[in-house]
Amino acid sequence: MANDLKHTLSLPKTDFPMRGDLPKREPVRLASWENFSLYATLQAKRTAAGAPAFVLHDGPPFTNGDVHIGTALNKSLKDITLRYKSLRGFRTPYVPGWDCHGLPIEQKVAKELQAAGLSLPTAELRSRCDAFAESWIKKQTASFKRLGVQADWANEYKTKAPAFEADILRTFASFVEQDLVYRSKKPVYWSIPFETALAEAEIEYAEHTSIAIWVKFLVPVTEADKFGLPSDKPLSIIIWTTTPWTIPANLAIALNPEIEYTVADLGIERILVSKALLPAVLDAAKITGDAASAVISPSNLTITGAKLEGIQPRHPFINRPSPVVLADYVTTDSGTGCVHTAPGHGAEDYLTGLKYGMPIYCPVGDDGRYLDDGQLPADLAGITCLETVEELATKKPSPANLAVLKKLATPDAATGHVALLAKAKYVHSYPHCWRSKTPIIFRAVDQWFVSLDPAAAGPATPRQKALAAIKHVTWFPSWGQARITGAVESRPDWCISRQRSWGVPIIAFYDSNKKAYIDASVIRAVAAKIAAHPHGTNLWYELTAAELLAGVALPDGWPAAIDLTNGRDTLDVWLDSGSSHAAVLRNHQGTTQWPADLYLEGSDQHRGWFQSSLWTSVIAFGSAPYKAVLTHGFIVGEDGKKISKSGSYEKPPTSDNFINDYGADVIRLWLASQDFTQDITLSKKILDNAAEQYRGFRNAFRYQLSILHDFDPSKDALPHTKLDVLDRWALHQTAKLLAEATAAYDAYEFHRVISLCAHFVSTTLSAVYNDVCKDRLYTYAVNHPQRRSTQTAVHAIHGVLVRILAPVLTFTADEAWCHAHFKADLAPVGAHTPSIHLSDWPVADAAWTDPALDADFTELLKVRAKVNEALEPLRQAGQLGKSLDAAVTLEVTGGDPLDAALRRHEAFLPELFIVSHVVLAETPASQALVVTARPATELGLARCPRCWRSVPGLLPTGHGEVCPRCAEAITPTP
RNA sequence: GGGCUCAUAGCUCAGUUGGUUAGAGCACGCGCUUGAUAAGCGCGGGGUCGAUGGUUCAAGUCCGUCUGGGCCCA
Repeated sequence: MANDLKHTLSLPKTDFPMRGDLPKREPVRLASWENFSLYATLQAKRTAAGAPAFVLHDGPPFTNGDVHIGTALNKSLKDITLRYKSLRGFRTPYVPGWDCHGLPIEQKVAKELQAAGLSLPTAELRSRCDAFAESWIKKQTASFKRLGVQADWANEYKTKAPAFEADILRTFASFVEQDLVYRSKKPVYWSIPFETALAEAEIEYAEHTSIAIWVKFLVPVTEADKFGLPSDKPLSIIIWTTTPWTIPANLAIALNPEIEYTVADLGIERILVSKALLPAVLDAAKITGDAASAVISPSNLTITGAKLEGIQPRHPFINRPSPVVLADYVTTDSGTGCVHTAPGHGAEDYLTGLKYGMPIYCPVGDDGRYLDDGQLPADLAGITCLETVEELATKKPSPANLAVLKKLATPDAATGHVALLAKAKYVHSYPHCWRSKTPIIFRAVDQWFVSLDPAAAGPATPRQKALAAIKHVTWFPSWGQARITGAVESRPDWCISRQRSWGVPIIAFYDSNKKAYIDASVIRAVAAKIAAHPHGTNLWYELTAAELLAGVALPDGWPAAIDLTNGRDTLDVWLDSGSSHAAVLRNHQGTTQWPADLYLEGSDQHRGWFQSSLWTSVIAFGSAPYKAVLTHGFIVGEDGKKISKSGSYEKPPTSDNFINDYGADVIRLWLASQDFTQDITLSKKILDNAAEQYRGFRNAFRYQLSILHDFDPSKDALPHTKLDVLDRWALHQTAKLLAEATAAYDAYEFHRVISLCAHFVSTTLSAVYNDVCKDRLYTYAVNHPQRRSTQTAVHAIHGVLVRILAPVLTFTADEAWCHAHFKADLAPVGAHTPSIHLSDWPVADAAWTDPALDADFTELLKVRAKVNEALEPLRQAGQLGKSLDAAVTLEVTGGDPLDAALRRHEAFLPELFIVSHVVLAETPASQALVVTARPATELGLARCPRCWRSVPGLLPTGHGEVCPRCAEAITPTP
């Protein structure tokens, strides 16, 4: 009987599965999209409509490994942005890019070759790097596609493509043209056995036994007098170093301006060191006991470093001064507080050297031997700084160290003065070459620089232009502007040369005297040859200068091509990716255009790609290559700390691993629901939470689809004026959601979109609207106007909600779309709009917005909450199950807005509260609303077995006794 | 050490120009339902708003200091 009645109801029905089973089913949808060329179809549709373009220019990921979850974050945000813009009606060409050159790849390949015992010519090493990069491009492409990234994969850009390489060179040529490129020395890590520069990554730190020395730099009497220092005995400033071989290159002594220095009397001479370090220095010099306490007097002089700037002590064995300079990095942690400074042999020394206009002096050749440069003592020339593996094993110092020690320890022929105050063994961690295992040396070599503040610049220097351009860009979040401004203001001239093989060669030629020749028109001519040849820049390594320059007009003053050789330096890879706007956007690759509407990368790119792109664009084209820049934070672990590469996770944190566990839509939902301007926390709990939220959205779609199973909008929809009050309220809420979600999307606040939708689904729909509507949807006759009213609203609400979420839940929204439009999991062949991603952003009918109605509902829902509260004790006491079994009395006072709202909607109240009976009783006293509830049976009402409402009387029908409303519903209409 | 930045319930987020007992969703606990059922509904517990000083009649909100994190430099 009951079962019989159940068949007379219109219960929800759908094939849309409750569980997503995403890891399995998403790939099927992906294949379907590829089958009907979703990307191309979408672009064609927008182009045909004359849509304005929104160009997001892709920052190229590095092609040396699996897609990390952080990269997935970046690509997801790009995809969400583009899918939103596309739904909004923009044409959204998206050309994905790949950053192919660079040290990590070269190093990986070199290690493989070394393991295999191979040593290949540069051109062949480069071919292997090319193949290596290509293999990762294939793998990463598959991962990105699986993530749901929609892109013009056929038109992707690769920085290693010949045409792209040529554009990098043209960017470089524009620097040369504007006379910004100059040559200067800069210290690099240098491997003596391999005669090559090393990168940080090619350094291995190992324990090393060095010789620490304390060296006297004599202060001439005139200098001592000038600075108010005692001059009646010889006075020396004492430096400390663990690399004696760099003493010949000493050009200065650095003091901290704020540290206090003192002069100590050693009897026949005096020394000047940091006050704090004096005991340690005396200890090293083995001045102990009475002698040590005596030395402090008589001078006991204290002076800050700042006051000693400019004093000119003498180099211990070369006839030149070694002036005192100031530097903040000088500390009293070790040494003497007076730092031996050789600008050609240290990074900090180099910067100090630049600041004080010193030469970047490096009297050591490629082979690690002292040069005979006319400045060094002649007997040092030819001595090597190298410590061989054998010498390391026996802890024997290098020949250069021994030679310098000997010089320092030898008394001056005339005065008998000995420069060496003390020496000691010093064991510490020191960088070694990863291949030869020998200690590296820091050594200045010739580099190419781009001047950012050329004196001869016309109206504005590159730096001024860059700073001006920054102001015309919109930065999300806004502090991005301060950050890049700071980075641009403070960066030194751009060193663009690298002593590497896997990169774009610097088109410079050298004569037999190593004189460099560089020229913009020559670079452009060579670039043209490179662009036209399938080997690209490999030509540089395959052909001689004469072959490369055949047919190229050489500038005046150049030697004949036959007398030139190709340079071996490559360009900084930041120039590669920094030229992408020129290579891709300016060439309209994939129908893009310059400048980009948006760059979207991690916040580290303020000093990386955003900046390199800005410099190249400002120099070559006069303005920024982007109209707006959006940055996101980084993924951190559960403890809020940086996620380590090896990590404590069971699996490596790759995009694929997470997608295989959760599905792309869950991962996308997780990423979208976080405020990405900050760090994004990754933990199993958070992902599980996202999966739970996903189920919420999925179920909302499913329920909507299930109650629309017998609804054909073209036939069954009602005009807005005929809609039920509850449905109109739901549409008002939907209009509000749409407006707020749109604003959030426009501000790139995706987490707000998700939060709004989650609240809408759980609170507006599930807890109120859907619950209330069940009665009419299930029990009314199929064509009952009120049922059709609700279906009309649900249909509209679904259309809005599913499209708001489509940019994030790419797969699931499309799945819902197919079920809504084709009652199938996938679109049939030839369908008009086979994917939600080909549809348009929803529009709320102006009539949906009804503030007066909303105000009423705000009151009614407050009462509803009170009714639920009143029902709860009955339920806990076992007197009540479902709320429909209850009758409710509301005692209200006349006159207030709440009362008015209740009276206006009196007939609707039982339905809204999902109870069987509501009595509005007026109380004279002015007091808060009182709600009392009791079982409907106490009022003598009878429960209808079909709709479960309790009513005054039941009617007999062919299905037994039911309430009058149900009787009507199940009676066939004549 | 410097630049930029962050810190609100177990988790993700709201908290408008400082103004009543700091909110939501999820998770959790207790019930209900079995006509959305690996679903749905109701009720409930849970925060000294990182710490600490200050400005103010009033501070999660403004200012200083500290602690802990992130990115980039050194």
